[in-house]
This record gives sequence, C-alpha cells and structure tokens, in this order.
Amino acid sequence: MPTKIDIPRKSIYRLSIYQRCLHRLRENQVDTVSSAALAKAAGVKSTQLRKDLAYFGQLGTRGLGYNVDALSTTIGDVLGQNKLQPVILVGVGNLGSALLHYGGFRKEGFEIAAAFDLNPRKLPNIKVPVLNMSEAAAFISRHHVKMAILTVPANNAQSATNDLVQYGIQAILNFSPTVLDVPEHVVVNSVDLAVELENLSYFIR
Amino acid sequence: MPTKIDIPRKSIYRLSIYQRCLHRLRENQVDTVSSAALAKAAGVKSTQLRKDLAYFGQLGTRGLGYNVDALSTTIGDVLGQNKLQPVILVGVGNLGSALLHYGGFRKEGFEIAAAFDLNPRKLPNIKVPVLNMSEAAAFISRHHVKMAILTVPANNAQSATNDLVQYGIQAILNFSPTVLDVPEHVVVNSVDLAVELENLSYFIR
DNA sequence: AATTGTGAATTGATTCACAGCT
DNA sequence: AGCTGTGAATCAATTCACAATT
Repeated sequence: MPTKIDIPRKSIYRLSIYQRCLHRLRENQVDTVSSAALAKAAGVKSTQLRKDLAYFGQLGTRGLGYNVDALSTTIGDVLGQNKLQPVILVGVGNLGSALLHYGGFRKEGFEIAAAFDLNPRKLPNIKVPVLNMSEAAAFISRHHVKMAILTVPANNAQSATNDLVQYGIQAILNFSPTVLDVPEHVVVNSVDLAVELENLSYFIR
Repeated sequence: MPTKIDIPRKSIYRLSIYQRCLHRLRENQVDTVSSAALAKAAGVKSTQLRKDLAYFGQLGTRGLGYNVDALSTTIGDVLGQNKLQPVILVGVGNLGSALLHYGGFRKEGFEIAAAFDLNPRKLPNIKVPVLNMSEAAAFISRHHVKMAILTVPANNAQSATNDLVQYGIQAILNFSPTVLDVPEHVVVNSVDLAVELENLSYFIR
C-alpha cells in the first residue's frame, strides 16, 4: 500500500462521495455494483472511480463489480470513519450554534464533544457543553481530541488557531474568511461561504 | 480577453482570496503591492498569482507592482462583485436560519432577498422575508434572481433543484449532502460538511 | 460476456527562467 | 535595480485503451 502522502487529496474527497452512494445502495439491498453504476451516482467517470479505489488494493471482482458491504467497510477504514471521532467546535456565534444544532455529523462518525467560546452561554436544546476557551487545553488533552471546527470571527481566527495547535489539535475545519498559517503537521480545510458565492457569480452569465 | 470558459476555476477561487487581502491592504492605506507580498498574504506562490492575474490583462507595472485600488476594482468587476447580487435561500432549517443570521454576505456584494420553505415561519430578528415555496417562481422572475443557496434535507435536494432551475436559477450553492444533477448551463458549488470532516480525519495520524 | 485494474497518452495546472518594462 | 508578464518545462490528474480475470 502506498503511503498516505501520495494519494491525491481529491481522491480522498471522492471516497467520501462514493461512501454516501454505497450507503444508499445498501439501504436498497443492492449487494453488488459496477464501477460504471457507482460512478454515475457519484457524478464521475468510471475510470476515475477505479483509479481512486486502486490506491487501496484490488477491491473489485473482474467481470462482476464491487461488493457493496465490503467496499463500504474498506472506505470506512481508510477514512477513519469506523470509530467515533471526537471533535470540538470553537466559536459559538451564529454559524457555530447552527452547526451544534445540526445533527448530521454523528451519523458520519463524528461527535462534537464540546464547544468553546470566550463568552460561553448555555444554549437551549443542546446537550453539547459550551465551555470557556480557557478550559480548551485541558479538555483537548483529556479527551484526546484531534479535530476542531473553527467558527470564530476573522480577526480572532489566527490566534485561536495558534492556541489550538499548541494544545495538540491536528486538523481544523475553518469557516473564518482567512488564510490560516499552521505548522507542517496540521491540516486545514477551509470553507469560505463568500468565496463560494463569488465563484458562482463569476460563472453566471 | 479570453472567454470565461478557459480560465481555470481554481484561479477564480484564488481571485476571491486576493481580493480579501487587497481589502485589508487598503484599510491599512497601502497603495502598491508586489506579487511576492500579495502572494505571501494569500498563501500562494508569486508566479501563480501573476499567472492568475494575467488572464485579465496587464494589471501591474513592471519594476513597481500592482496598484491596490485598481487591482481590487478589476477583480471586483471580474467576479461581478461591484453590483449587489440578489440571492435566495431555500430551506429554512438549522443551517438555513444560521446563514440568514450571518450578515457577512452583504459586505461581499450579496443580498439574501428572500428565504423559502415548505413550512415558512417568521424568524425573530430577521428582516429577510420567509415565504412559501409556492411563491418562489414568481419571486425569482420578478426580482431577476439568478443565485440560490440550497439548505434543504438531502432527500428534497434534487427536486428543489429541479424546480429552481425551471424558475430560472443559474447558480446554486448546495449544502445538502447529495450530488445534484443539473443542466449544462447551471453551475453548482457544493459544500459538504461531513465530507470536509472525513477528509481531515484521513490526514490525521 | 462483463467488468476490473493499469500502463500509456492526454489534458490541465503549477513552477521555472528569463526577456521586457519602468 | 526591481518586478511584471509569459513561453517553456515540469509536475499532477484524468482519461483512454486494452490485457487480465471471473
């Protein structure tokens, strides 16, 4: 198996999409699927799907296709999905509290273990504890948290990031409209809503 | 000027990032910037920045750099940022209402003109009207809306999309965890929170 | 007969290297 | 002297074409 480092990031993204489609197939009691059919559902070319899967070994059967259950398990392993991963959320503003209300993460193997804010206030109908930023260091090390969702205002984003990294966070899903500067070993994925809209607005007529 | 079609999508994304950095420079009364400095702020290589900008003509001065104001205006034009673009939001659940509360769009040239839901209910502290889906067709054509933010549950996403496209929507920012099938002339950008987390989880240790 | 897995070809994006301005 | 703009070179991702397998 090749080391993680030389599998393209885009392939990993697509793996998640394939996984979604596989779940749907499983719900429909389908137990075998061809690369052509799965690729269609995922919106990619079948050769691309096969190339993506080939990074992880020979997962299909020639002449037949892929076993839905087996493939889904393998992808789950690759993505580290098969054990519940604790995540913290930093910055409980509008977007932050919306994400706390959004239950969809657990189904995908993530649990928001706690939320942090400089001014924590109890949120109605939420069982996730909202703690003061000063408690983050202890919480992260006690619960072995490696991932954080960052929903603080742009001007706090870099300093919050520096803190999180120092406390041991290794991956950040960043919603602040800023380019974060992090050490080599930390991964950042940024979701920038304004950038996405701007990008669309370029492509419309 | 080359046609839109052959400028890489990634360049357009980066244009938005450059624009952010330019705004910041302008706030600090900087009026000229070199490709090296701007690239550093945006987290890219200076040659890449110059290649990106070169698609739109000769925007800099050799030996000197780029004029901050002028470059910012040009990028604004390219991105269609310089006039307020009306956007509708479809699906007023947790995420949808969070985005309605999030004021950051207007600053970037977008205005959420209305929100739609199958069961509209008035939201406190929000001036954006929340209307019934059945009113979407009329609203879109009356206000010449071309862009929609889609925050409906996965199982409604495709059918909502079909409706929107039929009513004349040309660009969709999709937050539903689904691959949307749209006609050629419609652009979709998807933001899939679970996929982003999964992707990070692959890269940690 | 069907469908995977993969080397080779192609297409696309990034980076280099330097000529051309100011 | 400094910095942009860009053709050429490199690197990466996608797609093709077909041999291998069931």
